[in-house]
Amino acid sequence: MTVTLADVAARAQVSPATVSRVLNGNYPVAASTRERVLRAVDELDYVLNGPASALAAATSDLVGILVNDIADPFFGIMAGAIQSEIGGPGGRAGGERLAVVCNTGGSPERELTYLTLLQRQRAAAVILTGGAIENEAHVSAVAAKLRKLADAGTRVVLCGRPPAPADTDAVALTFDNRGGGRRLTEHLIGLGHRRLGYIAGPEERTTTRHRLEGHRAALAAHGIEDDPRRTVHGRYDRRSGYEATLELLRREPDLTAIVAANDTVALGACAALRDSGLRIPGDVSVAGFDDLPFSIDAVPALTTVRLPLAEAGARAGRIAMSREEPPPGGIATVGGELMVRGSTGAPRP
Amino acid sequence: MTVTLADVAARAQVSPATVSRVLNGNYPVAASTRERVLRAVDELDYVLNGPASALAAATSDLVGILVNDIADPFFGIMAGAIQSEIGGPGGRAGGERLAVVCNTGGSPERELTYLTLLQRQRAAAVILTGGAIENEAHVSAVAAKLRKLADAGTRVVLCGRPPAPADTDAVALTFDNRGGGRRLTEHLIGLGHRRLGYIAGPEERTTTRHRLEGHRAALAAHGIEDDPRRTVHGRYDRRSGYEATLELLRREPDLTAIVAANDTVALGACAALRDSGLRIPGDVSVAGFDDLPFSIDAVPALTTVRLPLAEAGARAGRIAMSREEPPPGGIATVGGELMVRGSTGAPRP
DNA sequence: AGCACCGCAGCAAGCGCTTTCTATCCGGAA
DNA sequence: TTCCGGATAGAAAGCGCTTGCTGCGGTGCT
Repeated sequence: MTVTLADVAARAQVSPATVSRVLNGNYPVAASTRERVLRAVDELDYVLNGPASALAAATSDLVGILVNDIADPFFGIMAGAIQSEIGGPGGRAGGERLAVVCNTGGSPERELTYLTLLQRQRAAAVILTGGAIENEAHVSAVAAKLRKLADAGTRVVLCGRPPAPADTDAVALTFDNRGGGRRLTEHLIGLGHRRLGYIAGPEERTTTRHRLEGHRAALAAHGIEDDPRRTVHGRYDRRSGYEATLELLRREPDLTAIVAANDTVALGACAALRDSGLRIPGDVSVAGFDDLPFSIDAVPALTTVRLPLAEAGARAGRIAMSREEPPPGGIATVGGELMVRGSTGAPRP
Repeated sequence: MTVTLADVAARAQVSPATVSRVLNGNYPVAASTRERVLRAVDELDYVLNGPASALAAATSDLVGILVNDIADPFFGIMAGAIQSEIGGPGGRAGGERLAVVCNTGGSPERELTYLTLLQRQRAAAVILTGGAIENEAHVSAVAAKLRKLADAGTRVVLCGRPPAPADTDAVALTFDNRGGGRRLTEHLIGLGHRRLGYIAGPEERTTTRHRLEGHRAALAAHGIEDDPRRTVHGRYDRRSGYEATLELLRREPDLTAIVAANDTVALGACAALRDSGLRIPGDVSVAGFDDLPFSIDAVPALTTVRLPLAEAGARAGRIAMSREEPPPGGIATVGGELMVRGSTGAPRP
């Protein structure tokens, strides 16, 4: 029914071994033979059996990419960049790699499940993107998995994630969330703000914690008391930003600035502010994080911290494919750039 | 080195066959035996070898999802919904399916390449999302591939795509782009607009053509001449919307409304209008398409056509997993809902 | 008491490919 | 002319798993 290597071999009048070698191009085959084989492949419309090949060669050409939310451009941009780098040449049979994008939805269980599934597929590489969950049991479970993957020859790269334990052999490209958060808040303080609300992401996530720490560091550095009532936790989505803003306003109506965990949350905050009859930045300044494409289209355009998502993703992809040297020590920090735009201004006097 | 089925069998004192059956749960195994095997699996930390299993069983648990642009929430939302449906129960070994999200970038070649790669992996199902490319050679090449996939037992579902030739056996969930486009433009006409600009997507794509046809049908139905100078083609991104708007304004400064190919393009159009000193909708009304999450946060909020992306994706996923009956005839049309918001209003008199 | 059967476990034959090792053919060196 | 080595091609042994078929006790029936 389906065409196999043997069929091609028969038609080209060579042995299956030769066909395999032509297809993998890693063994000398006479040009004339090669051509004959290629013609047979073409005529028969032969497609290699991936699983069989993976089994025999003990490697596959799948690359796993774990993301927290595939509908979020933050991850989409990274995933796209990674994928564009892993497809290229540099491997077996045409060098085609298949990216497996796994949507964990932020759930620790699913993260682990996907890691197992990838291990089961004998993935060539695995790239974990976005913040990690901070839960001792889970962190060590993930570390154990990563170690196992590495043992099985799977290259592991973290993109936008804090480093894993060194013995996992995982390369980490970390975003400087702390530094970005700090610069952002300092920008606001420089503008004269003293009463700033902060809408944080979900607790137990490194990204959330680091950005918040940066914010607090800025406050502390300028002698501003950090009233815990000015911080609200929520999800990384618009709705959450909307509700958190209302809550913040209820608690402290005379806030002059709101810093959001990310751009999406900031957008929700803007909506809540507008619905409350407040002007941006006239009454309240708003700042986001990430600089997703839509942020510049907000009205007013969002002041935020630009993270080089695509660049980081591309680099992670290259490292995963061994087409670029890992950074020394296996860890590199990727900085963010403060983008000052219309949504922040001096507070009303 | 790595643990195999045989190791588990040895430890549980049963034959490999029994272990396999316990793991696949499709053959009667005595409870006590099952338990013993499961314990061994656990103690040995055994992970099934996917490729080997796929080879022997002639099926894999990979599901391919083709998208045009993974960084675009339009696709991200569908992909996420699909993935949440295919992970569930209903299959072998824990029912875990691995979603392979492939980013074609809108390139015909890559689309074909990915289809081949998926065929090579013997994917359990393949779901193609978004509009198709309208190029005779490519369409028939894709149809041929789909046919081959179907022959190999891969279920094929199109989500948000026009139906493929009937002999491909592909189930299609099509968006009513034409109807949505028509209603959107009729809304504008109803408001009193007579000079409407249209920013279309890339040529040779079904989505582009259908939306444009709907627009034109509305114009025709109301006796409005369709001046070709009022239509500009571009990509489905913000930048393109920005530039196209400037071009439209140059050609015809007194347009009173601009209909964009999608929300992202509409956002770019809004930015261009603002930069040109025009008010929305005071001077020019703007409408989008899709109703992506950020559209409601635009200022003013975008009038658009809401496409039930998540619902359609979920349904496609279920159909692909045979957990839902395909629609009669294998084709279903999914309608869009007109969302009238602040970006459209009556034209200045 | 004898027989058919059922429930459960094992045997063994692959699934389609890769790869080591071996065989062959050839040109040129001796 | 004989012999040796390089360049190619083939034979065959798996890779780790699934599954059709066989085998073996024990239950229920007559």
